[in-house]
Parts: sequence; C-alpha cells; structure tokens
Amino acid sequence: MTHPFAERLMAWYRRHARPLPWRNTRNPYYIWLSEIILQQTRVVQGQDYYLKFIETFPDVFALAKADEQQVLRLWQGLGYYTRARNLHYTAQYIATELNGKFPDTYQQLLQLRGVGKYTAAAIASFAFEEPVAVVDGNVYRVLARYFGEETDIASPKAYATFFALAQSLLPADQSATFNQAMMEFGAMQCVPVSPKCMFCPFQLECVAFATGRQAQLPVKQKKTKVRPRYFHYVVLRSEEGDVWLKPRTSNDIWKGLFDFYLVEGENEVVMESALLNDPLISSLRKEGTEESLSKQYVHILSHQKIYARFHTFVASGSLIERLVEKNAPGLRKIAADELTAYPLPVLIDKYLKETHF
DNA sequence: CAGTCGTGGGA
DNA sequence: TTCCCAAGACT
Repeated sequence: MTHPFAERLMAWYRRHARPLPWRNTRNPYYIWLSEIILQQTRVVQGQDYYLKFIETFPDVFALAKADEQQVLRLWQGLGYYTRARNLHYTAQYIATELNGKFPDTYQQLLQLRGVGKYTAAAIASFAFEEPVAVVDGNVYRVLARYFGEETDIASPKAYATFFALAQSLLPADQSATFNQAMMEFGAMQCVPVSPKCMFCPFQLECVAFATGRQAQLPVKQKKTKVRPRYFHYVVLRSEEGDVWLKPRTSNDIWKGLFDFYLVEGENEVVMESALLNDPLISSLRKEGTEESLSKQYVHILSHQKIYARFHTFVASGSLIERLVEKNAPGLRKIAADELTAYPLPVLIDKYLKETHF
C-alpha cells in the first residue's frame, strides 16, 4: 500500500544514508537534543556539539542539573542561543514535572518550549514511530520541485500545504525511515544549488526537472534586510589580571551571553559624541588611565552587520572597581583565566584570541 | 503576519 | 563581494 514515491525514496535512502550519530538511537532525549541543535544548522556544524552534549549531559537529569551558563558555554558558537536556554528549561521541566519521562506523542511534544511543529514531528516519528510527517527546508524543496508546487514557503500558510503533501505520501508503519529519507534526499541529492538531477531516481516524474525550473523552486519571497550597528566596547583590565564582563539580559542579540561594557551609536558620527560623553570613558581618561584602541571588527549576523572596536583600559583593580561602581553598575569582575567558564559571542571570543588574552 | 533570533560555508 | 541558506521557533 506504500506510495510508489515513498518506496523509491526509501530505497534511495538505504543506499545513501549517512551514518549520523543520532540515527543509532530511539532514545527521545538524544533525538530531541539532536533536533534542537540541528534547527537552522548544518549537520557538519552541529555534529561536534551533539557529541559534546551527550558526553557532558548523558541524560535529561544531567542536563537539568547544570547551570544555564554552563549549557550556554557548551553551545557557544552555534548561534540562536534561545535554543540553548529553552533546551535547559525543558530539561528541567521534564526532569522535575514529568519525573524524567519524555512526552511520547506529537501533541504533547508540541507543548514543550523550543519544540515546534517540525521538531515535534521529528521526535514523535523517530523515537515513537508516530505517523506524522516532518516539514523542514529539505522537505519544502523536494516536494516543491517534485510536484511543481509554487506556494511561497516563506508564508506561514505554506506549512499546511506542504504538510498535507508530505503526510499523503508517508507510510504509516515506516514514518521514521520516510521522514529521515525525505530530509536526507533534500540534503544530499535535491540540494538547493545544482541538484544532482542526472542521477535522480525521480527524474521521470519530477515537475521541476521536466520544466527546467529546479532553480526557481521552491518559491521563497522574503528577503532579509540587514541593519548596521556600531559598537565600541570598553575592555577593563586590572594590573592584577582581572577583566570586567557585562551579562546581556535584554531582548537583543546574544541574550544570556557575556560581553563588555558597550557604547553603541546609530552611525559613526553619533558614535564620536557618544564616546566623549560616556561617563565611564570620561572618568577613565580623567584618571589618565592607559588606553589603546583595536582595529575594526566586522561581524555579520542574520539581520545585523556589526562594526566593532575595542577600547582597552589598563589600571589598578581598585581604581577600576571605584569607577565601575559609580559609572557602570552591573559589570562583573572575572579573573582572566576563568573566561573559559563564560559563554561569549563569537565576536568577543575572536577578539580575545587575537589579542592573546 | 512579518520580524527576529547566529554562525559558517559555498557559489 | 554579495547573496543564499541550513533538520525552525517565537513574538
């Protein structure tokens, strides 16, 4: 009764599946962890993080017992840090409220923080063989091309359209294999640029191939606009080897991570006066503190382009403490050799490495 | 709905 | 250089 498409897809999968570490298990904790890591993230980038996480936190209780800061530090460099904070929150919820028993249905999984429709379907099918189709970027692409489906995948209603398609193809008794196969096929064969149509098992029926529209499908309208930001960081270093960090708590980029005291301006012109007017910088200069300025760093995020410079001030710890208390409450004094315990944005980590901190 | 949340890699 | 985008979720 299996749909011919599904049959051929799974045959392809049996020959071409990569041996990924999270494919050897039905443990929902491992599958959940891998799926959160892989959201908007390439396998090559996520794999080492997955291995680090299961080694450090072998079960949901271990993850629940950790500090959020430790989880974020392990996540450092992966981006979209809300994923890590939700991961930790959900681990604590499962460990304490559910006594460690993982939710085992699509609907219940959907209630977990950080678990949306895709991830709930992935866990439900991979761990519990529930017949619910996954729809991720790969699935959009494969189905849009195969069926010539032109719905804009950036519109929220597209999910329902493609879910219905995927669900109609899914064999109820092999949902795990089918879902894995759909994504693997999209990732390895029906790739975004230059898909391997010459060796494709669906060449005869694929609408995109027949009409030469592989490059036009799937349709995606939304284009992200990038906002420039101008950062001037104040790096406070004491002669005793301490450094002052700033926890990022607001709903901005890098929430939950640490950076330095920051002066930000709309543009470079505004920046100049902002620096002169800043109370902490003024007081440091008034004290004649040794100062140096770094090169400009350019750091690209999905919606922002950050131009950053680092102003380093070196002084005695007591002087810095006095000025910080008066002008920059909220900074945290850290021994330089304890920086490895703090989750830092890649921009900050790169600066620290380049200046041999 | 439309915008926002990182980072790295490939064309 | 610039653009796209990668096993999305949340507001």
